[in-house]
Amino acid sequence: MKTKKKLSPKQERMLEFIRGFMAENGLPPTVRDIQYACGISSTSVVDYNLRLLQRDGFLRRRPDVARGIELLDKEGRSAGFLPQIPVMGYIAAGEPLPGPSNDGWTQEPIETIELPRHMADSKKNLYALRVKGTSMIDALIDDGDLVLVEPTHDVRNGDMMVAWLKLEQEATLKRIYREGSRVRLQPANSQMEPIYTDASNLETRGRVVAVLRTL
Amino acid sequence: MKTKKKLSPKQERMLEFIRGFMAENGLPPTVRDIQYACGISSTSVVDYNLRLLQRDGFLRRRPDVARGIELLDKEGRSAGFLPQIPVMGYIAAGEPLPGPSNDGWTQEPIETIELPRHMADSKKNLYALRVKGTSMIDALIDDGDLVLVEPTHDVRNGDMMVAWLKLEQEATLKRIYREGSRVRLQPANSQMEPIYTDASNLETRGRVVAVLRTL
DNA sequence: CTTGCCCTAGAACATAGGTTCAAGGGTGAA
DNA sequence: TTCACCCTTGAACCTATGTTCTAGGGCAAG
Repeated sequence: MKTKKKLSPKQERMLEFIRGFMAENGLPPTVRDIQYACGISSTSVVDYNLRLLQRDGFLRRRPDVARGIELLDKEGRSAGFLPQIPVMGYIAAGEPLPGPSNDGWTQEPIETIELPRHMADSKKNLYALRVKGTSMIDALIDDGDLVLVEPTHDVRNGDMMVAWLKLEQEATLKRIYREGSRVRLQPANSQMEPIYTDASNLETRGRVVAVLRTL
Repeated sequence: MKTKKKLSPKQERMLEFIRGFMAENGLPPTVRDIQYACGISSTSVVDYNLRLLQRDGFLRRRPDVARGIELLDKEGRSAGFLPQIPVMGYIAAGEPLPGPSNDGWTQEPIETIELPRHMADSKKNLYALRVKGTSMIDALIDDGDLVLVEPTHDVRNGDMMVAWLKLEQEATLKRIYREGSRVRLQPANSQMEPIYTDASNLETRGRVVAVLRTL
């Protein structure tokens, strides 16, 4: 996961400038932007080096499109704009979850966040919930945290999930372990006791894939 | 924090397309991209509506620059590319912290991540550390979590900080409370006991501003 | 009806910006 | 020296793309 190839100082500088330009201006630079910023004498030199950078996998260029530079990360994925993730509501044990009904969402997002690319997989239809109260603290999740949920019923043993307990009519975040006909809902903190319930009492609302906390 | 103004269906559609285009392609669309995608008959109609959208604060346009559309969020800030945050190393109690020496960093980042805008403040010179081991679990921080650190010595009571204990030669993440000449380092979990140490034994390495966990 | 306003049409215009070309300098291998 | 290869120059070229113009339709108020 180190540098793929040694770059010339000029190429280093160009990459650095492109990154900065995009972060600052919200769009890729033109060939001439790069030229002036890096003190290069001719657009053809910029073109030449962009060609090399593309050959070595640092970026991709769309032919004939203005500002058609796309930076690639070490894995070769695009490092551009990020998907917008809707925060669909709150989750808190003991309260009804203003969340996914059986057939889908009934509410509008209360806010929208961007997501780090290493967390997001734009294929999956992720959404987020904001945790209300400290009742999930045994799962290392605090009041105000944002949990990222992948809406799926395919939850494996040990996954952190959004569990809906039908009888209790409450939602909670726990790790799940199936044990025959019953289910063990295990807090992340080993000092806390697990909850046992019948499998039929459990409805899987999704799998937690990430937690974001702003202090 | 609701919609600023009612938009025509066409304008809704345009905004939606622009968002999607940027997320998918990593750069803003051209006027004609919008035209074709939204089934609009003329570029001048697109221009007309872009003008209105700009007037109402949904976006900004750079005159005469190709793809010079910049989307704005509800607070009027740019919603473009995100700053790259370096992950400078690991933090784990009991091991030396491969982190900030007194005069700066000695190491290269081990990786780089993007950050959700609501967490990032590009003015601050944030960096990240990856937590090794479960020894911070009492602070709601798990093995593998990423902590975002603002390098500052200005830490207020109650802040979560990167604390360097000189005598013990170890780094830890705790909430800090100054109590006269000594300092109380309080785990986030109230069931755990705090650590007390002399103020002179403590070196402030920075303030934790966020925690990211991928499951 | 007439006026005014908002919006749509289609085309033309102007230039920002990607691409290409012919030529030349530097340097190391043969 | 000569060849080969890498990089630089400066200019020209072409088209992708923002902008502008003229005209007109729909519709509500007066």
